[in-house]
Amino acid sequence: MLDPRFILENKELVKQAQKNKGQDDSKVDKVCDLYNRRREIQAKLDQLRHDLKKASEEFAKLSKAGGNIEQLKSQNQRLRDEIKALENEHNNAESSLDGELAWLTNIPHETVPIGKDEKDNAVAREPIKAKHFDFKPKDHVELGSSLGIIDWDRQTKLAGSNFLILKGKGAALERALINFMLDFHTKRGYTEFTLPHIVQERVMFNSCQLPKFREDMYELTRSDGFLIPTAEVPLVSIHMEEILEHNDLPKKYTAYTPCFRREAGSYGAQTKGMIRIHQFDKVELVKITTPEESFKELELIVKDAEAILQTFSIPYRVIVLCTREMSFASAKTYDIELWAPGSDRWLEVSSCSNCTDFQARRAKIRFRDKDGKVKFAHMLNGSGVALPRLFIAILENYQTADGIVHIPEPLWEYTGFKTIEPIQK
RNA sequence: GGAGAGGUUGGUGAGUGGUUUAAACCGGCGGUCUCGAAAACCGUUUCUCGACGAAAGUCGGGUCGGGGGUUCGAAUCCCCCCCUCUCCA
Repeated sequence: MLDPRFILENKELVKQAQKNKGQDDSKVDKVCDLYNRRREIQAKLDQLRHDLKKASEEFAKLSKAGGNIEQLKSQNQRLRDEIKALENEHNNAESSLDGELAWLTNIPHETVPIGKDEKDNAVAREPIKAKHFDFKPKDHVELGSSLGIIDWDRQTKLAGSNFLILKGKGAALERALINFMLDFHTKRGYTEFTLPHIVQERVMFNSCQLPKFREDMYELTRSDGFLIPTAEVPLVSIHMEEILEHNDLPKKYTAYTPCFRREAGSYGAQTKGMIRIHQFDKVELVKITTPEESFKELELIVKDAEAILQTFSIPYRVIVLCTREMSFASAKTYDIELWAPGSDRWLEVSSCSNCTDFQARRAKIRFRDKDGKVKFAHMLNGSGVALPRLFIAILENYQTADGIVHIPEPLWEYTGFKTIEPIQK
């Protein structure tokens, strides 16, 4: 959520930001009108309430002194009715204002390239280059079958299309990766959480999945709530409605959760495989920090996610997303893409965003600065990292010509095995 | 699911319709004293919206779990909802 006062004072800048992020900029004028209207009503309302307050005190004195209270009473009744009518108007103006504000996207940082699609993204760096294979590397679909670790045939029986069943060493590898990453991040100063996988509507709103992306969420029908599309959602709202102390910042949180996404409208894009599925595992990183530190912390959170790929020597690159590719709440986003040689494509495994005060304003997460002033905190999130694609990268990058996949050494103590061999036919 | 008790400011906790301000204590912050500290004493300390102001600030409104209602006037009375605790199934 943007600050309406800021919008009023920077109308053109906010409009340009909406356009750059591919949003409707006509809402900016609406917000300004509603905000002005609300303030106007409030000025009147404050005055009337003040009058009634004074008159009621007068009433108490007069009544005690045994004076004639009838005239004052009816005068106060009129005042009260007027106040109630005005309160109604005020509430209407305010909820319209909030309604419109919820559809305005965050303002991109000045270092973000302005652009329409992924062609306008910028490659920031490519620290680990793809290695050369002496044979034609298989993709993960083929490897999953030949190694007997992914059950492509039975998955639709349980939940329909685009779900995943891992088995044997595949399931164990998934579990090992989760544990490895959680240990990895907690050693680097993150605090681990386990979290509800169902959250209330307000929590979805805080991290900005709502109102815009309701269609992408699994919404419960027998109770209120949504399945989380990422651990970011509950992590962002942990400190909802709290005022933190500046010397407790930054807060660095990590959590593993499954992520549930309907992926509405993306059917057919990629049916076979585990690149886009409705439920996947992810280890997430969230930071709460100050406005002064947040862009520095963004660079650090990217480094934390990158460190995972470096540990496994997986080829990857870091991308700066252009304005329209960024998520709704983000002011600046880096994507990390790893190279999958068998699939012959880059795959996004992490998206690291500085959401500045955009989510904090919705969730009312604030902090007290050195001078005792209460300010909105800055929130960051990043995947550290998403599992199916890391799983793919390990299979495809660590395969040998004889069809064996070698487990990267740092994982050995987590998997308890060093290779996955093809099943006998 | 049922019965009861609760939810007040950073914490504890008083406050059953009206004295201009929601006590008091603890904690925090600032000060006096001190070489320094402790103790003591004095002051200060919810959050928020608006007006004016460059700012510090000044003035006004709201805020006692949330939302409605009654009343000239509500932390206090009534209704709905949420949450916590105890007991029962």
